[in-house]
Order: sequence, then C-alpha cells, then structure tokens
Amino acid sequence: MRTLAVSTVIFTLRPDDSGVMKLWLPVVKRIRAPFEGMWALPGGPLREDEDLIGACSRTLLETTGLEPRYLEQLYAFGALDRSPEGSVVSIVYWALVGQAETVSAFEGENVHWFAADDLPQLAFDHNLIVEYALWRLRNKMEYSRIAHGFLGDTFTLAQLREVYEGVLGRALDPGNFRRMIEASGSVVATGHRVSGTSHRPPQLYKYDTSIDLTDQGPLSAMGKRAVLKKKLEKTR
Amino acid sequence: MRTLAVSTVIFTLRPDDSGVMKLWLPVVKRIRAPFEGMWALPGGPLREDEDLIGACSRTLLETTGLEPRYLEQLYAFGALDRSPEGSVVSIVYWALVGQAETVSAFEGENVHWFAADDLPQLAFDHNLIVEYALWRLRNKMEYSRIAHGFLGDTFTLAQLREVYEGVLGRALDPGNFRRMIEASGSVVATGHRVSGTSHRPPQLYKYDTSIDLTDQGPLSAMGKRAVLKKKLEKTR
DNA sequence: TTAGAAATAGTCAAAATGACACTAAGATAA
DNA sequence: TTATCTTAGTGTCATTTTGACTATTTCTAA
Repeated sequence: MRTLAVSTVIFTLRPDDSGVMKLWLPVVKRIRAPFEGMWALPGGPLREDEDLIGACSRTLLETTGLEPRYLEQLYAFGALDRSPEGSVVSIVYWALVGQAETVSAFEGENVHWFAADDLPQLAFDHNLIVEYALWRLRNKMEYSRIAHGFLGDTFTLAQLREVYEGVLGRALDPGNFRRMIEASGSVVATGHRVSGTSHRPPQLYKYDTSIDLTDQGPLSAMGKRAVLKKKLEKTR
Repeated sequence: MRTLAVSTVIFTLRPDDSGVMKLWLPVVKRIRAPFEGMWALPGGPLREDEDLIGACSRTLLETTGLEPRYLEQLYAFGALDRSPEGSVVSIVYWALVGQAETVSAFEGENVHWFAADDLPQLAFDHNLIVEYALWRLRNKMEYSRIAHGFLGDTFTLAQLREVYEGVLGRALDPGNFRRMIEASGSVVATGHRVSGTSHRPPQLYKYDTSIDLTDQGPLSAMGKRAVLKKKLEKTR
C-alpha cells in the first residue's frame, strides 16, 4: 500500500512592487526528510477518519492558518519517482482566497508567500503542480465565475477587472469588460457607490448568489449548490 | 491508511436499435463483497510498484481486454461513505475507444456493455462517477479534439460529425460543421475517397498528428506531446 | 473654476454563428 | 439511357459577438 496525502495550491492576488496585480501563493518549510528545509505546498497525510477535502482543509488550517471559501480538486499525482523515500500518491486541491482572508494567515519562519511567477525550487514535483494549477486557474477564468473567489462580498467592476487582468496577465478594455460581465448576469448592482475616489464614484456590485461560483457538473451534487453555466468570454 | 484503487470509465460510440449513435460503456460483475454480483466500473487496487495510469491500463486489460489509446484522469473520489466496508479512495480515469478496438474486448458473463443513458444500478458511487465522466466528455468535446478518440486513422467528415452528434446528443448542420472543422485545422484530407456509397463519394481525412489530441496543459510534459490549443465551437 | 481620472454609455467595423439554398457526383430504379 | 435519390461539398445572408474606440458623466483636488 502506498502513502496517501493531500496538498493544496492556494492563490491570492496582491500588487507587486510596481503596483501590478500578481498571483501569490503560500508554501511551508519542510521539517523532515525528504526535502527537509525546502519549501513545499501545504498538506499532509490523510487520516483514517477524514475525507479528501476534509484533510485538505485541516492541513491547510494547521500549516498556514488559511480557510479558503473555494476549494476544488486539481489532480492526483502518483508517479513512482515523485519521492525519493517511499512512494506517495498526492491528491492536490487548489483554492482562491481574497486579500482580506490572508490577514489571518501565518507568516514567518515556516510559511512564506511567493509570487507565482517567481517561485524557488520546491520539494517533490510541486513546481509542476503549481504550473498545472496556474494553467487550470487561467483556463477556468475564461468560462466560469471563479474570479469572485478573490474578492469580498461587494466590489466594483474595476476591482473585478483587476482580478481578471492579474490572472490572465493582460489588460482588458473597461467598456468591453463591463459589457461582458453585465451580459453574463453573474453580478447585481447593490445601489451603493464607493465615495472618496478622485473620480466618478463607481457602483458596488455583489454576486448573484442564485448562481453557483463553480462549475463542476454532477459533482456539485456532492454537497454543493446547483449549477448554471454561463460563458464569460475574453475581452479585447 | 486507506485503500487506494483505480477505476476507469471507457466510452465507445455504437448505434442503438433505431440507428442513432449513442455512448456505451463496459462494466464488470463484482465477484466479492461489498456489492457482490452487481455491475461496477472496471478497476482494482493499486499495486506497490505501479503508478496510477499503469494500474488503470493493467486492470482495464485484465478485466475487459481493452487497451484504449486515450486515457485521462477524471477525479479522485474519497468520501468516507463510498464503501460499506472500509473506506476506499478511488482514482478514476476515463477513456475513449473506437468501435474497431472493442472487438478484442471480453464480453459475457462478467463483462457487459450498457448504453450510457440506460445504466443499471452500479456498485459504490459508480453511477455518479459515470455521470461526471459524461459531463466531462461532453464539455471537452466542445473545446478539444477528443472526438478523434472514437475513430480510426482515417474518417469522413460525416463520421466525425456523427461522433459529435452522438456525444452532444443533437444534430449538427453538415455545412457549418465542415466549416468549423476546416477552420480548426485539426484534420487534413488524405486525397482518397470512399467508394461504394449510393451518393457522391466522401473524402477521407486524417488527424493532423502535429497537434496533440488532448489538452492537459503542463501535464502534457508528463510523457506526452506538445499542446496546441484550438477552439472547436458549436454548430447550429 | 478647472484639470484630471476613472465610470459609464455609445458607435462601428470585423469576425463568428446559424439557417438554409444550391450544385456535384455517385448508385439505382424506371 | 435517363430520371431520381442521397449525401458531399460550396455559397449566401442576416444576426450576434467581438474588439477598438469615442464621448459623456461625476467625482476630487488644485
């Protein structure tokens, strides 16, 4: 029998030194062999009495202090040469957290956040895993509503656009972006506006909660809400 | 430690009684508890010395005699209540086979093919798994080139269209379908034609093998060829 | 009061889509 | 030999979607 473990790739958006929104993710320092001392994705072995996603949440909270609202399975990695000592099958999940949620996160000696495009060498095949998670995130961005996973309850369309720009890595036309989002029907105006800006005050929007954030097909039946598929297409 | 197993959902296309192309899949009879005597997805426990996809191919060959060209990971199922006896984490793969490849398949007492929309009650959560696999297949059909997984080396555009129609469950306009496929550049004409039909002889096409069948992003690096993403949009 | 800045609305041409008509080329029936 | 049937393959056209831009609105700060 092989060891079974879970790991999680958690992304957040945060401006870099030059103010551009970029993806960041936390890694934890390994405290035992193999790869002792190296950075690795948060995770740990599966316990007897917990299911996969439960193990994910638990290890995530224990190692990083994070409790993401959005947690989705990414892939099961089970190559024989993944680990130099004994072979491990890792079920990897990925998650998004808003900046507000990251304040409760541990930060220090054993947890560190890196920009996704500037990662050090990680333990095991974790660099490949992050690459794949990034690919999935960018892909999913184009046809689902996961962007909201990075934001709070209310947000301006400019903030939502910044999320898309940060994840996709390119600028989007504000007018066209607004047209697309409005056509998708995924957000509703709250009627409130943000004041204090040095320009016309933007309207605050919130998610249309009658629509599910994710799109997992029949798996949504596994403890999730109903699904309404709605394509969000590219702008510019 | 939990038991770790693999299972596979293998689809093929086959005309039903009324001649309409439909999806079919093989299930095997369980020969031990739990669910003894019920139909279940082919699979089995993971051995010490094999990786996930290896275990998949092996159990598939052992139980059904099938060797699909296309095999992709679907999902890892690990709910605690999946099995009444001990808890099992199943890594499920899905595959496509052409009708030609199914001739080598076992058929009889212990293996049976069912139409995907007319399945009996299966063991464990296998009905849910099949539903999810179907959803993934239909989804993937719209943006990748997996349709070719159902066909032989050469095929007419009408045959390719029948695959799309069978999977998506609706009729497509032949003219628009041709336009879409040609625009995608995924097939090349062989110059040969099919004769003996009671109408104008159709041209035979083959895949453009410089393009990968699947689209798994960075995972393609794990022993697969390069990827070229090309959108195949809906017709009619 | 005015300049600046982003929010928001509107315009326009190009591209994509869906519906459908039309011609081509074989087999087969009359 | 010719008419007919059937699907292959081509072409057209209106509608919708997209991307690039322009114009207007409504704030703050100077």
